[in-house]
Amino acid sequence: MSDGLYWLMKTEPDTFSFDDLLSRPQQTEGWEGVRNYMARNFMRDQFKVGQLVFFYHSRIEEPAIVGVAQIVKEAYPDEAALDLKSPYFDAKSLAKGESRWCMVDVKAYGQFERPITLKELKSTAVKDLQNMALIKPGQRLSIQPVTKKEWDAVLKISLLKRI
DNA sequence: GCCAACGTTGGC
DNA sequence: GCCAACGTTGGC
Repeated sequence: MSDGLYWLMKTEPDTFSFDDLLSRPQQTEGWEGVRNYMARNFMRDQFKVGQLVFFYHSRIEEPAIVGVAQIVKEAYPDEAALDLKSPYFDAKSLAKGESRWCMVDVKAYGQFERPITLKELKSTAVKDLQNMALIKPGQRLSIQPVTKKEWDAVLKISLLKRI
């Protein structure tokens, strides 16, 4: 399906927003808390340094792609799973003595001149975006592959300003 | 805040 | 290893 070059990652901006990423040292942050096997497997098996990722805000009034991040560190164990105080604590990982989840580091790469809303992506769906996972009902996967065609189509909607 | 979709859990 | 119950996601 995917050419494995581009991705989309969802986040709730209340938890971690693109602005949060911009405020981090080196504008880089570890993407912890992924607790879904399919999403984990994408990260573990297919994420490579240098790949670009759409940064998508969900669970807000206007869900939207707001920017682009770049993978700067490939998958490593997400130790938050072993931390009782973490919201991402996972009893099964603790029982096993090692985290069954992994994370990657991402760095801010670019911000769109304006957010590209889900509504807009759906309305442009007549063309290259009609098969994009994001716009399909019931699609909840927090990490999704994006094809080059889809990537290029999204980049035409709003100007990506390099950071 | 509702609720449909769908992933995970656990009894059998 | 089936599948009902349960929990979470995320658009609306």
